[in-house]
Amino acid sequence: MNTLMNHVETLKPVFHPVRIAILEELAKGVKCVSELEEFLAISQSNVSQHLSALRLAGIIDYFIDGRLRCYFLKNPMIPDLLEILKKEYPEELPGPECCPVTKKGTYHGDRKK
Amino acid sequence: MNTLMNHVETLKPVFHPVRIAILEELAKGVKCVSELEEFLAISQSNVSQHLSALRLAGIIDYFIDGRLRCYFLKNPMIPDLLEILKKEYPEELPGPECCPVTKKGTYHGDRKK
DNA sequence: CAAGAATATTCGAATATTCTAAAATGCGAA
DNA sequence: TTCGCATTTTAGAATATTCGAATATTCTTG
Repeated sequence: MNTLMNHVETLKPVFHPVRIAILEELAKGVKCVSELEEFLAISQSNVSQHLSALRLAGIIDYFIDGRLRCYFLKNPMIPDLLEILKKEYPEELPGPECCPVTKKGTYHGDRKK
Repeated sequence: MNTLMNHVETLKPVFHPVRIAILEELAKGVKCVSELEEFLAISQSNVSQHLSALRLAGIIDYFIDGRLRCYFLKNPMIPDLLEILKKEYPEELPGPECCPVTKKGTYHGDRKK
């Protein structure tokens, strides 16, 4: 049940610009390889390699339709992840209470002085 | 304002077990390096290297308190990301309408037959 | 100032990732 | 069958990441 670190392993290969672009497309619906190739501006073999990596991680899957390979999203974290990536965030989180940022004091931990 | 790919670049270095563990700790509050070192079971220099990488990416920052470096979360995506990583998800997203999974038909795209 | 604590930096080896080019596979049509 | 399309696989070079070991830095206290 160490689900957190499993999720980390799973998502690690998705943090690549091309792979994110692929996932964004697939979030809109099923796409076959040559459609993705058109959309992305990279070689077909490279597209295939990225798809393969994503599939190995269980992020996507495909079904075969004639000579087409139709890829679709499989991992349920992906839509949530894409949402975060597209969201607007403030520059920074508010600083901690006890720090120069807020001028409110010094560290409260238990290290030696 | 292609904020999406910037976010991808930013988050790329966080997908490492040790770094996630660090971020989980920092999500609870400010921590200094030796506290993190205790918690994680790795060398001080390695902790420091991970902290440095996270800081370079703008994920965390620190303030100095005597000889302690007190690290804290800075990037506002992190809490949302940790939430996803800790969430329970169903095994798979529902398959697409037009595929063997749902037995509902074949690909609707416009590739050659 | 010297010593020690807390932390950072540098270097190098091991490993992993990514891309290009080339060759291989599988399917459908003629 | 044979051909051509859609896609994958393989191989290898270029690059990036990660980690341990050694060393350096910075601050505090005596």
